[in-house]
Amino acid sequence: MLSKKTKYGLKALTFLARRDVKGPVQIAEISRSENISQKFLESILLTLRKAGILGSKKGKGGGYYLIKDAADVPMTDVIRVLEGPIAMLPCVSLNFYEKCDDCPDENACSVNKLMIQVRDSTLQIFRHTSLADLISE
Amino acid sequence: MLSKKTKYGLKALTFLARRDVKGPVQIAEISRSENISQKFLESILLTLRKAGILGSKKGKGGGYYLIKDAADVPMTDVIRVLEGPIAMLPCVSLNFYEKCDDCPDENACSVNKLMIQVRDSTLQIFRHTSLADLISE
DNA sequence: TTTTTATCCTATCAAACTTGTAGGGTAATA
DNA sequence: TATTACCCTACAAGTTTGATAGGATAAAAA
Repeated sequence: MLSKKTKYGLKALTFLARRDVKGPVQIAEISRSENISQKFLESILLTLRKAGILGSKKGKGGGYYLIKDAADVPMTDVIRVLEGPIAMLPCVSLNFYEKCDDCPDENACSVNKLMIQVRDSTLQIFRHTSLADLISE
Repeated sequence: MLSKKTKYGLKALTFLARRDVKGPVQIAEISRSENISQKFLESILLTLRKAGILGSKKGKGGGYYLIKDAADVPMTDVIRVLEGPIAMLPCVSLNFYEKCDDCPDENACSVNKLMIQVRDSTLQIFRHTSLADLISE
């Protein structure tokens, strides 16, 4: 299940991407428009800024803004930053690999093979979907 | 992330499916072979039995056994019983649908559309993979 | 009939994670 | 210098997860 953190993050990003004017947008405005708890959203946007997806400006007239063109923000990046691994098992994750305690031989594990398939088909979608695709749909 | 419950359940099912002799197998044996806590596995197998995927026999010589041919046990069934929804969002789930609190209009939600794609591609795999496919791989 | 075996079932529990809140610190602008 | 709005840490309630305890029940064997 996708966490609310990720869902809210995606909604905030699409909100920013949809704006024609490219100035900074305050947390309060996004929070109001998208029905997201302001304080929770604050921490999410902070995470996205630290990941290099958003930029921010302090003080009056400040806020958050997209640092790149929406077409250059693939879903893989956003999901990995907010949700973590895309794979359904640590032993199948490309970016967050971890060995399973219970598996003596990963290559002999049938669950492993199944989850590699799922990972690949999900990756296929996330790699070919950018923030720009999200708003144009 | 796939829960250990689901992972253990799948490993137990493949263990049963791989056996040539079709008699009941005791929890203790599966637990030993697959490195799964016996008591935890007990509750998992019980769930699978109640879902009509496994049968059981009490007393000496008892245990669990597959109730159908492994080829007739699709991953969709197993995953839904053990893990719950296959979709990453409740508002996108076919079997466990729920409306999102924060979305006024589901059809206008870009996250919704993205997750429908992911759901469909994952479903595609689970629908076309049976327990028999799992052991033959 | 009694004992043994192995599933059945409920309750419980610690640890981890999620969602959200509180409160002050910091930098930019007016 | 005051105000604004992001920055950052800590924390807390609620839920989920993974696992354990302990006995009830049914079947087979002694």
